[in-house]
Amino acid sequence: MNGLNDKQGEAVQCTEGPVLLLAGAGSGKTRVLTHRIAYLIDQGINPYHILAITFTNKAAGEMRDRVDQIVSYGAESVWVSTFHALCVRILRRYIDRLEYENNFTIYDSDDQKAVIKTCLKKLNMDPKQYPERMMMAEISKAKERFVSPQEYDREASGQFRKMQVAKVYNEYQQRLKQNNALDFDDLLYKTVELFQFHPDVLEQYQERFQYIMVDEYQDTNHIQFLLIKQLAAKYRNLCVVGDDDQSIYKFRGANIYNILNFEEEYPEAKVIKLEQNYRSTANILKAANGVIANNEGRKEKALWTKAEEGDKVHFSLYDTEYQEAEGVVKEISRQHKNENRAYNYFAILYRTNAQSRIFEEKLLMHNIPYKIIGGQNFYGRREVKDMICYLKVIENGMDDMSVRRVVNVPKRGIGATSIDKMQAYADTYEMSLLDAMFEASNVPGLNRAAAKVESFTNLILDFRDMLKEGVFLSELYDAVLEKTGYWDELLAEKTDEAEARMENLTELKNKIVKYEQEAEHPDLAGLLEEIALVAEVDNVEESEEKVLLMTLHSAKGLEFPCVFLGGMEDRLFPSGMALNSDDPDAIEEERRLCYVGITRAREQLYLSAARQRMMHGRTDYNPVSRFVKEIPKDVITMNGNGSFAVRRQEQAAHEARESLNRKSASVTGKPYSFGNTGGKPAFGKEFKVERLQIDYGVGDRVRHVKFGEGTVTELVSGGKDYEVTVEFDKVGVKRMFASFAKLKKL
DNA sequence: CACAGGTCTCTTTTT
DNA sequence: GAGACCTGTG
Repeated sequence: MNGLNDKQGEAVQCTEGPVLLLAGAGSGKTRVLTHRIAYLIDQGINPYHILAITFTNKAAGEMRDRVDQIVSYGAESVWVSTFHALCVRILRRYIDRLEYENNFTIYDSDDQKAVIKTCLKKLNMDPKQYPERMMMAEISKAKERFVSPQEYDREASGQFRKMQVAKVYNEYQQRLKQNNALDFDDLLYKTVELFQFHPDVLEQYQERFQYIMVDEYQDTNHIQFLLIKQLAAKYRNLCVVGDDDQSIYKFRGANIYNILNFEEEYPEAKVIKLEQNYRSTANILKAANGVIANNEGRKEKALWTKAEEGDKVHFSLYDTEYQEAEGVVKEISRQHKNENRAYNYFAILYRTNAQSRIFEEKLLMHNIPYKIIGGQNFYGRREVKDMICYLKVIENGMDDMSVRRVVNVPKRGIGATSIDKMQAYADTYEMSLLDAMFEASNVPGLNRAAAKVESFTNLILDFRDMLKEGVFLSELYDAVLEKTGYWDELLAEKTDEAEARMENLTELKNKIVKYEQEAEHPDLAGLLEEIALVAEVDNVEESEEKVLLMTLHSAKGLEFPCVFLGGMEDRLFPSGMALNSDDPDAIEEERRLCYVGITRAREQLYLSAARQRMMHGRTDYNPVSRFVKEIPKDVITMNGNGSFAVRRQEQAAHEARESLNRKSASVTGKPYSFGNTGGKPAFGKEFKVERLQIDYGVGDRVRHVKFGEGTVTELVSGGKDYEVTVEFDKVGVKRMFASFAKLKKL
């Protein structure tokens, strides 16, 4: 049916009862899942009863689009989402049953760390002895096992260190609750808890989700397993899709036994294997199979393809990481010029985010457009975080953590001493820090600071009023930037760094506007949610002609015609941690990661390594990765001294010159400036400013990607952009910015 | 109270 | 190489 192979067809039609779909890399599992959804609807199942859980928002979006394409009616009521987004949606509705407020805030790992820090302080524990990182990891692991602070304490009995962790875990959880905040793990934990203690709520969702599909099942952890188990318990129509060879999130608690033992949990399960690869050339697949064959304890499967051999896999060993990056960028440039490859034909993958910098530097020098995914998270940047915390405070006044962060940013003369006094007051009267600030004049010992505090609280009140009056979120954001003086302060600085920060703030505004355009019911909570849950990889537009750079982990689920895999050295990949570990599975997980990397490539695969590399401020000399040696000799070409292509001398001369340039460039510090390339580092900024041109006017018929067709009713020029009002046939009147709406004239 | 400059440590992957 | 923390100065 529909061009599916036998196995795929079987998987599609096997709709009742539990199904385990073992789908090798590139075997068309997304295709199967979407067709399965279509088939279910075709069989008369109400789309409202279908739930599909994916690993990333991007995967969710893609599935949504594909389902929309093949299903004529009702596709939109299929619930396609990530685990976390699903939980947020459930909790927004019912978390009051667990005595949280429904407008809870989601804490990211920075916030978590700050909370842990205060906990340690309160408990008089030495952060040197109990590092925050370790505490976070322990607490996270406990939550992944669905172990409460009390249970953890019981488990710990007698073990001093664990008992200390238990204390912190307990304190941490109380603080989160006080702040009306949930961390990432809580989203799952609290949902499972909700279902456990409120069977009526669970039943409602069991009735709703009569058909459940879970993608990337090999990367689910125990609590996700529990959640699925709860939801599927009544109808048992559960289809999980995964590949044990692609399990790469053990560090995050992923439990490979979820997939290996699926048949024990669901004895009536039907198991279907998809082993035909439709993605890669035969040589690439051979390389991948050769590597993964070195792992023990995997479900036996043999990925095969009808595709032709294709090019051999290239491997090049360079002297330094700079030469490596230069070699990679040169090859991209050569193919772009000589073979007419668009830049989005290529992806550069690596084990650690730190490796991206040198590639970025070289791409800038060659004026090649690129986009880096992840790394120093955009939302983790100081200025961006500051603005988001303002928004969080506006939304949830119980969020002390965010209040503390912004109360003196920009400087208002409210220092640590004043905050401590107000905190003490808040503790005494059992109120939030912000509420204490509203009563600043009553707080003993504040004196002159009280007036300053009042000016801060007045700002927050003003912002809340604006929100009540129904302003656009982007307008609120502008107001925050302006009224807090944040923007003016940066403006006055007139440094490159301040300018870079302002650009990031503008970028944040763009994201807010975009959210407002695309969300069905945009509101502040929804915006903050999206910021917390949507990873950068989710926003990758295939159509953008840019070289993509990302970690191997981020690349999971994606594919590219040509993949460069850098840093193929022992201690980097596999990581030093894995090599030192006494757990033999650590290396196997790295190997699976390598397998994932190789299988991202459709046509060409370039591996590279450097003899010498600066790591953590030190020059390391590491041997070529063992994984390279595991690739069958007949599918790989080895090149001992740099340069994938031919012109070696020419390149060496060039590199000598550039190494000089680099020295002068690197001392200038963060905001690189390489002449007039027009490129900017980080976050994949646009390389050209697009002139906004619109070819429609009032009265014209237009089409929007999401809202469908409609008529333009108003067009207001606002600076560089236009504000367009469109009356859509299906979704009614929407106001939007022309630059984001991308309306097509009909 | 704010800021600059020094010293220290820990290096992986992320929803 | 980056971030956290401390200390001295204005």
